[in-house]
Amino acid sequence: MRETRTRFAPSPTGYMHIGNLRTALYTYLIAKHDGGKFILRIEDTDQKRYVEDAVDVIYNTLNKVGLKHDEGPDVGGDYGPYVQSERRNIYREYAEKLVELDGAYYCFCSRERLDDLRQQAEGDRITFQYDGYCKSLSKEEVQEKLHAGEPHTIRQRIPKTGKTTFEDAVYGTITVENSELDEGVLLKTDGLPTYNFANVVDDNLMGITHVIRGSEYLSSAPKYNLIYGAFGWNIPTYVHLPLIMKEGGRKLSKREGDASFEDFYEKGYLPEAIINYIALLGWSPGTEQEFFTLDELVEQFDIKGLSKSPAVFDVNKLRWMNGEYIRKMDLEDFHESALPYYKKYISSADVDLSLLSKLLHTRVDALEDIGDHVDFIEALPQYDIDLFIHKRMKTTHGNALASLKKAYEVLADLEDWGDEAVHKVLFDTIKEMGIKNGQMLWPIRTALSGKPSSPGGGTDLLVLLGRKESLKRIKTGIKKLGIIK
RNA sequence: GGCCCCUUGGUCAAGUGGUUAAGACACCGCCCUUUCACGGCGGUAUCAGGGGUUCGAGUCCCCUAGGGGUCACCA
Repeated sequence: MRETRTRFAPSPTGYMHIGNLRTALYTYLIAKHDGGKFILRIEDTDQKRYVEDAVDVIYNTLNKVGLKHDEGPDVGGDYGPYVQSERRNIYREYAEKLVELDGAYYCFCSRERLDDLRQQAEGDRITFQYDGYCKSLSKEEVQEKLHAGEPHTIRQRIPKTGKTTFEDAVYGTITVENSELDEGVLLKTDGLPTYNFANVVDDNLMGITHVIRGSEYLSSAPKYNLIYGAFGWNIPTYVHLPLIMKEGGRKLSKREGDASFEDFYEKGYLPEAIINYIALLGWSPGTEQEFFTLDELVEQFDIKGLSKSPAVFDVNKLRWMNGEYIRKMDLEDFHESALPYYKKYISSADVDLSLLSKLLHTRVDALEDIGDHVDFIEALPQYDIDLFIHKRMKTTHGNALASLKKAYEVLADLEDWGDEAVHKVLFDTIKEMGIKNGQMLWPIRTALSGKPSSPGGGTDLLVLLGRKESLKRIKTGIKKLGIIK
């Protein structure tokens, strides 16, 4: 039995969105589950769409998520080159061979003629298909034009009658009428192949056993089969993947600014969480397990678990899962990850960042959330005194003021500002005053944060902000409340 | 519009002729509580519709409807 070889073949046209990444993931998993090889091939046959740094984005992304390729432009391999623009001679050679095999023919039609044809078809409200004009050219005529250096393409020759059938591992048997198939361009005027041709030639030459790609290729797959057939090549196992849709119900696209891996990464989503989440978008292990490491996915992935219907990308669930990953981190690791965000939002305030991390650890789903949680630290926000009123805490303007005054009094004298000492003096005072915990702590929390919610209660914030800042803010609260008295 | 594919709750989904139709996110409620979050417990909510086949259908067949994909010298 042949070794399983799969390939991820992106075109370097910009960022990698979630759909591409998932295709890469499944492609990797299928190879690795079988102990096979995962190959990276760059499909840059369209110079017009080429984006300078896009190849690096691909390397970086795969690297970050841990999808290590066995062969590729940067790591080499026995089937190179792995960049299609470096293989142009190969395609020409095979395209000409296909002409000889009667699977293709030269076409000298101008763009103008094709545009006219297309317009006419549109006017007649029928699907455009090339009319086969150049098929009637004799061998001599073709030779003559070639010698004269006329610009030309090579088109696939497709029988007008009959049907073509192919097997897909996910979608089963699919059959189409040959008459539905357009005789598309295989080799462009610039000498480079179109995707339709390049993928077939390369997949064959590179010994690819499983062709994994989005289901948008489902309807053109029969054409590829015809090419394999004309060459007499082995047809690979096709694995077409259901598309990932955005909430409105359209497929994810970079154009419309949809979810790219980079975006999420920059917002503080963990690569492992992203991988875990997208692994489950269109695939189910059939068990109730929902948290997977990459290795576990490799172990458990099975084509049988792939779904046929499109899946909607739910940011909400990604957020939750990312939060779960964050909560599972060691506190020290979380602290390390959070540090850059602290730097961004807290520059002058002198606070214990380790303590802050402890408070934030269960409150953050994506690292970018940190910003909203710490915005009160550097400067007390403006707030309305009605914030002191909390029904369940049983607080009013009046008792909040009393609590704050008393708190100020006892705290001002406190030597030790440690967590335990602060806690003790406050709770002793609460006991002494005979009030509910919340009646003391809610006003403090509110005065210190100026926000309806904060990453910690009264004592937490006191310790976090330190004696000087805390007392200052309590005083501010007293002043605010004093006015209405 | 032609062709291809798809259709279990708002979302991800299990299910392969006989189940009280799992589980997760979200949502709601309760508990915990020093706000929020975390955590714990519970709840609302799904087989697109119509015909068959069958003792029996979410599961098989047909039709309808809806959705998606594709119709480039882009991939």
